[in-house]
Amino acid sequence: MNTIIPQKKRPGRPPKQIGGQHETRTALLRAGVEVLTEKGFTATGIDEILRRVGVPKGSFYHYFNSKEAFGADVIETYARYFSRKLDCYFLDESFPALERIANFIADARSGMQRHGFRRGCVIGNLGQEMSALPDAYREQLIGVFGDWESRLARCLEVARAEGTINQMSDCAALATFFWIGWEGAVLRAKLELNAKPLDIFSEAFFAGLSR
Amino acid sequence: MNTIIPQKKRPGRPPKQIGGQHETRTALLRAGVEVLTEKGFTATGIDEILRRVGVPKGSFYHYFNSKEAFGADVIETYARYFSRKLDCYFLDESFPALERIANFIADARSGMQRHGFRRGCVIGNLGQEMSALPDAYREQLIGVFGDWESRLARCLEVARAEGTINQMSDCAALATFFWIGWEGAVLRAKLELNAKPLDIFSEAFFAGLSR
DNA sequence: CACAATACTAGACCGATCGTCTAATTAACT
DNA sequence: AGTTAATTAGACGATCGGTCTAGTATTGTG
Repeated sequence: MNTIIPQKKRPGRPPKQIGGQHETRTALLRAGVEVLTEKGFTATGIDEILRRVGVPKGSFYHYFNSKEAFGADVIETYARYFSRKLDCYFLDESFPALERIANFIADARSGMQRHGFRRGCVIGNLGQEMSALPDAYREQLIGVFGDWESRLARCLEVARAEGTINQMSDCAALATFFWIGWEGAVLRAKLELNAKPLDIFSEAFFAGLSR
Repeated sequence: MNTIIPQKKRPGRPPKQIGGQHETRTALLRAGVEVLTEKGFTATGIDEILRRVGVPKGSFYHYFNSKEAFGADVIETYARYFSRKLDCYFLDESFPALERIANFIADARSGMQRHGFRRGCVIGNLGQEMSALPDAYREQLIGVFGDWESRLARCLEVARAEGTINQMSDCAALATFFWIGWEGAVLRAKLELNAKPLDIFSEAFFAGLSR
């Protein structure tokens, strides 16, 4: 698909660059996000990521102390990427709040479709694997969900203010519910290789809002 | 916890027993269900299961052709166990249909609690890992979800007949929605090590039914 | 009651993977 | 010019997962 820069790197200290430093490190993290999105942490070997980026092991352990440290960085990278995406949708004032959410869902849906439903969500994947993962990841993952939750909750509060959802709604609880169900839907879509689970869940979610 | 019979087995053909044949095989499958419920397929090594049961590797490959074949059997074992459990609740005529569902949820909830929220659902775990798993599992897992879905749908139809849910409800769709969200809730409960995700989801699900 | 067939255990073996470590290479700094 | 910093190169050992061959005890048969 995209990816893969099998370009051999010369050894030795690289010339000082003004802008893009740490290209290799960035490339490793990017590849890490892609692979962990697809296969999770345990099933992924360092070598696979290395091969993808065209980098030998020496470089990897120059930039990261261990696979565990690498994983933590991948989580952070993904979380940053994702919360930017959420803001991009949830704060877009050119749409009413509920449509912003629908737009996010549509984007995520088409993203999964574009990758043949092989890629899911790094956070969901690692959450599922948690019992076989470094325990330090737990708080990190919980934190990411918390972040997503509060961003969505704020958007739902806007919807409540706009009067498009029930005035009595507990936006925080609704947001929690959304991400719980969404992860389930992503998992199921990956399993069945189609978008129906996403559609069924989001339809039910929106139906619940107007109640 | 429970488990572990480190009792050394003597080699050679065992004396003919009348009742419990294939004890070892059964023990391996039982251990497999336990471990896969907790850690999934990829993160689990054969050795771990072997150690748990107190059986050497040779025995394993006597009973199963490969880890893949073993996994398929574990899925089947778990599916059988689970659909019996579902029937036990969903067909219990001493309760109205909606309460039967609530009873199932309560049981699953307390089961997770009893195991410190370390154990989730074999089918959900393997579904998440699917991209790193033998492709043959896909249809098997989809089939299991289909089975659960139809059992729940039937129960919801009883509820509709009883008038406790909206007459216009699409019971099949509701059942699909339930299992999507339920798996998400289990995953989240495992991550956060508490029952809140289960409660939030089930509350929202029941709220949606009366709409 | 010999002796083959059967049922199962024992653990050696190979390959893969993880993480480390030394050497090599090149640019920057002084 | 010489030293230090940054990075690549990839061999290496330890560990572990999965497979397979050999061995041992019991059953069944003529």
